[in-house]
Amino acid sequence: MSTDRFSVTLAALADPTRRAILARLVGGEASVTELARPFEMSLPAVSKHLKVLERAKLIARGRTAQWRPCRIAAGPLKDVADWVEQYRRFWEESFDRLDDYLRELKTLEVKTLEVKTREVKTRKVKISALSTKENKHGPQS
Amino acid sequence: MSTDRFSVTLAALADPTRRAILARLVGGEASVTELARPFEMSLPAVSKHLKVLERAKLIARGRTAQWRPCRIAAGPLKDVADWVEQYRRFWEESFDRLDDYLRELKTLEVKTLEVKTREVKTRKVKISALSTKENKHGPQS
DNA sequence: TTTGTATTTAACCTTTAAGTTAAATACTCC
DNA sequence: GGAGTATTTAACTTAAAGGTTAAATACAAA
Repeated sequence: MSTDRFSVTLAALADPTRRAILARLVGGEASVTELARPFEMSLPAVSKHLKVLERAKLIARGRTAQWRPCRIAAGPLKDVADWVEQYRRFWEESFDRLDDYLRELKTLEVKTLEVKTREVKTRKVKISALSTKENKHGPQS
Repeated sequence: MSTDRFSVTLAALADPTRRAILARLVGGEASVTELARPFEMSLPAVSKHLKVLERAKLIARGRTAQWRPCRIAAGPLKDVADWVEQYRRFWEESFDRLDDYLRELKTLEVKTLEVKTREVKTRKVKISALSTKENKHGPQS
């Protein structure tokens, strides 16, 4: 596995057990035993998964008596969001020659629209920031 | 490595060579030899990386004489964007104890607000869909 | 200080990732 | 069909991921 920060982040996420653990932590702190319960694997195996997440700084850990509670620490997920965002146009548009041309045109339109929508977009941001618990479907997969 | 679709996607991305190849393909189709040029590794090594990307459906390949041109096929990147989006609030808020308390309060407020803001939220979605090209910086890393 | 509970570490196994070099394939063109 | 170019496959190596069980560690409480 590559050792650069971003590769470490993605490699940590490239495992369904670890993603399930992150999803569980959305509901709040949990102990190793609690986190392990849904899985069929041994406790040491889960402990290793937690170490991978911890090294990727996707979780942080506390200490209370013999418990080492985990909580989500999603900083690196922002890197993922920022990185993938750069490719948005590749999944939002089809990519043959005609579309290349249409894409150029659209770009101009959007730049014009941006000015008009600034006010609405600002309001959007505030609402997003408030509605932190509105998510019906919690993170999954 | 896990074999579920999403894990395969993330594992393919968890390598700087493969991300560099994707970034290169933003500039358009390229042959294996062209893609290999920037790297110090052998051609078969690059060929293997391409196979990983292909299996993850992050690239598609053509055939012209002895060339097997690659082009980006970013469909799975949308899955990444959608998945990570679920965690946005975790990097947009700080997460110490006080915030835990404030978040609880906000949750109540938001539930009330949701009714009133339904109209505005719908409009928000439309605007997001329009502003796909507002991205200044091209892909990197 | 012993006991009980939570968690990690050690030692090991099996599979796979990622690279190598050398040989095979797939084409084009003469 | 032989030569030249692009790419893949084969065979091999090394290192690491992800799991196991058994033992060690850390702490609370009796």
